[in-house]
Amino acid sequence: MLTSSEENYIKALFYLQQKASKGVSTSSLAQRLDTKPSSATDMLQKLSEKGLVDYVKYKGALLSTDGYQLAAHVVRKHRLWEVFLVKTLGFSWDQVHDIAEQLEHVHAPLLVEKLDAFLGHPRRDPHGDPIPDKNGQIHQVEKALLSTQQNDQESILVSIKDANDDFLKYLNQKNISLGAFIKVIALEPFDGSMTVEVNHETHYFSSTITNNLYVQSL
Amino acid sequence: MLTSSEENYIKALFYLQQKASKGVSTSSLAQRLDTKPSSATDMLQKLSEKGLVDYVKYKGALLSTDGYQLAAHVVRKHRLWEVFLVKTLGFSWDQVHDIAEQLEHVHAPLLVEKLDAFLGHPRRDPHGDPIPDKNGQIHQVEKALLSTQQNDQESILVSIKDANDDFLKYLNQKNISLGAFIKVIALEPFDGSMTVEVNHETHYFSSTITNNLYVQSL
DNA sequence: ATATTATTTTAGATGAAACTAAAAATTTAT
DNA sequence: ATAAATTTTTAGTTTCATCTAAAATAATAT
Ligand SMILES: [Mn+2]
Ligand SMILES: [Mn+2]
Ligand SMILES: [Mn+2]
Ligand SMILES: [Mn+2]
Repeated sequence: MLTSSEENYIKALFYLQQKASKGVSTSSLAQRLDTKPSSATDMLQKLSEKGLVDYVKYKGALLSTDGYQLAAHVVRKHRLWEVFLVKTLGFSWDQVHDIAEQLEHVHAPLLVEKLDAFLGHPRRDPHGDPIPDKNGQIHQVEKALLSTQQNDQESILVSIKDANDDFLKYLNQKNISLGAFIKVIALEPFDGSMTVEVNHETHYFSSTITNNLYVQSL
Repeated sequence: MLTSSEENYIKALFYLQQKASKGVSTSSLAQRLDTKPSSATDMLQKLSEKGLVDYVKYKGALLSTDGYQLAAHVVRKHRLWEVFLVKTLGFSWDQVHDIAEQLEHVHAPLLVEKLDAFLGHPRRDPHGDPIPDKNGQIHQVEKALLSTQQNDQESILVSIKDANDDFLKYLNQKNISLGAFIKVIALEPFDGSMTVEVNHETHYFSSTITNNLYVQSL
């Protein structure tokens, strides 16, 4: 069985290696986990010993098949617990990440399956991220950043790229949640900012915002 | 904030000091936590430093007011999670202890209160043990061991003294659960064994059994 | 191509939580 | 009241996860 720390590392690798097709660097791993590169090196060596990570000194690391499987399972737990916290206990989507960060480390296979069944086998978490199935399979959905949408394009908000609490609170304040109807009214090529209509209310979004919202075109 | 290990120790002290009115010995503490007396000594010194335990070398330990408060809160979490596992997720009462043993260490004050509300503020866990309230208060209920009951006495099963999984499975097998109607049919003074009627079925209980069942007389 | 800069790894240290073996204190038995 | 047995504490290790500082390697700039 993995320690919480090991699980946090493979989960971080899981996220980081999605974008970067090459090996994940020690520094990016350390940064994501809010620790030091030397600590990340130590852990990569250990995970490599255990066969969970393919790691070449100075070249970065990638999850092995086993490691990927385990990471997907931790992500599954994390996202199922987030659904539970929001749907069952009534937390708002900006309150659940840190709690799920702890709950994901509870080891009890039957618990995960019972929770999944109780929640009705949800396919996405409260931030629109897909929940890996029992076998670690992830069903990605077609989606695009709002920033890539053209004038007059209509779409539905399906997920948040970086669901940090501050951004989620910003959306709360503007009454914007997943499933919102979004229409691009005007595009400012100068700085990439946008005027949009969300559920028939007008908003002005900087490119930071539009680069953090995934939508599905209608 | 306490570590999981510290929480497990104060919880063990919480149980052990209920019966033993004098200081809890290092060896009993170690035995309960399946560890060595030397490890218990180390931890008692640390908890004493932190003001959670009143500890005198060679004389045993008792929780301080602060320590008792914290311990009661861990017990509260443990028992609330047990209720959740049984009532909400459909686990049986012999499957939940080890999982709750992990869940009790999740630190999120709001989570506990939301869980408590979702469950309808239960007062007892699946084994009949009282759930401490927000302030650590425990509402004990009048109860007696089945072994103390007289012939023809009628009672209701209210809790299990030592709710170990094997004993719970034994009760499952005999279809006995909390709330069962129990009537003493015959008492064998020789070895303390008993013939009883539980929900109108006859059973033969050794004194080990009757000393592990708490009932409320009718 | 070499020098400068940045990244990564190693070496050595710390604190938490456990252990074993030995010493000290307490309890029990003669 | 001593001696023997038991319990408890201390001393010294181990493993894990982190850190800082220094050395090694890789990337970048001149
Ligand atoms: Mn985590
Ligand atoms: Mn999420
Ligand atoms: Mn525990
Ligand atoms: Mn219980």
